[in-house]
Amino acid sequence: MNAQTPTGDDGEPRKRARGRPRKTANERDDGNRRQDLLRAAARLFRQQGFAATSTRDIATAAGMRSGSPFYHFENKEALLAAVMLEGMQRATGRQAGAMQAAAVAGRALSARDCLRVLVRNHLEVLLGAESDFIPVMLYEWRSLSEVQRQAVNELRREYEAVWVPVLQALHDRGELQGDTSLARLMLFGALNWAVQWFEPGRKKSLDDLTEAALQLFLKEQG
Amino acid sequence: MNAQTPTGDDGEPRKRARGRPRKTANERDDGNRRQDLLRAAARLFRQQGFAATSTRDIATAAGMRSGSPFYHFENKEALLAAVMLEGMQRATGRQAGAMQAAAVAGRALSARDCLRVLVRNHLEVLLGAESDFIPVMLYEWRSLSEVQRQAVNELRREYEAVWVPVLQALHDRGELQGDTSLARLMLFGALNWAVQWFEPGRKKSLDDLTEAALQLFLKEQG
DNA sequence: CCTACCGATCGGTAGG
DNA sequence: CCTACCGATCGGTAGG
Repeated sequence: MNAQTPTGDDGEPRKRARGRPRKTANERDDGNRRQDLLRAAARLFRQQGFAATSTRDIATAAGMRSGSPFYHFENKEALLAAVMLEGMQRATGRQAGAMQAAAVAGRALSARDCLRVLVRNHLEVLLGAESDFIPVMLYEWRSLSEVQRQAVNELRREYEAVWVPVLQALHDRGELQGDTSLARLMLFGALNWAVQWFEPGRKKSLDDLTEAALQLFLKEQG
Repeated sequence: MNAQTPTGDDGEPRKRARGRPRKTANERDDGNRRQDLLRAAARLFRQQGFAATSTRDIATAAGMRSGSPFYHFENKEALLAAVMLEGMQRATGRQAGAMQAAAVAGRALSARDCLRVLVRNHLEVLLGAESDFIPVMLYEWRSLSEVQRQAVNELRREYEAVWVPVLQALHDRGELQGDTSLARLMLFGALNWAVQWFEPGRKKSLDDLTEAALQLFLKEQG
């Protein structure tokens, strides 16, 4: 009954009778399935947490069988690390792009405008569409091994390093008071905490949050 | 070999030969063991997360066998809820005490001083000694059922309600700008995030953090 | 990437 | 509160 002739999409007989039909050359070998796994894992890790999510859940969400994720990732922990690294790479890329675009549009961006761009981009990465990766990184890092944690922290330092001169400039102009290092930590806290309460499309927009943060943290607004 | 005479601490023969010796009347029936379980659970839930902590871990940490926690709590989730409710009750009690003490010491506390008291108390509850309960509540609430979540949120609203008039007063005086509701969320974010980076006894004290927060969020400091 | 499977662990319970 | 236990689930693997 279920003994269909084992042929590929092109009608040629295949060597292996088991498994689902192979994709065409366009769709395979380019890591599509790996990306599907990453996306599914990010979503579930965010919703339920790392420990509460089974690799079977992830496999099902990606349309695979229970053992298949281990073809792409050595173990569950490596999948978590990959989610975080992917998230940080995207975030850093987006951040660099946003800064560059703003610098081109308006000549000689003020420190205040720089911070606005950074905050707005951070909120987008954190709360925008397709953004499960960074919340997972923020809230599940204790599930990583020490080695993987260091790799993630490397990218995180890189991401945060962009903020340092901006905050320093604001401090020099008297627009930001107190220890800039503590200010950075508290600013990130204020923003990252939005993961816990922000509801997309309800009352407050990301632009609203951006302006509120600037108004709250900076003095002498122009 | 291990057939010791089954007698209680008073030397009287006991009816049951199994289990460890009963405590004297002073030590039992007052919920000591339950408190031990709560403390152990709070510690482990904070360190490893709820899902990654087994009830066996908790039992061992409290000096019990694997089945014993279920004598005190209906299930693992009820233990989590109890940790959170205990934490919120302590926090609210401490907060009320701190506000009262400050009001008695200095007549007519300024809004700024009120906020200082609230922030300082919040940091103590969050980062001080014996403070695993509130971090667990902040970071593990998604593991609760809807009913339990509502019970916790009730206490949380009560706790946060104390802050509302203080922030409103600061806003009225121009010391706090923008939407006070967003300001409250961002302030809590800035403080709660310290759970992720604060290291007790290293560089920054809780007083340092308190002053930094006030300086960062308030305008026109006196 | 699927099938079939394993050993370990987990939350929870009956009975005392 | 302990003993002894159960069914379910989980991460992971061998072989194709």
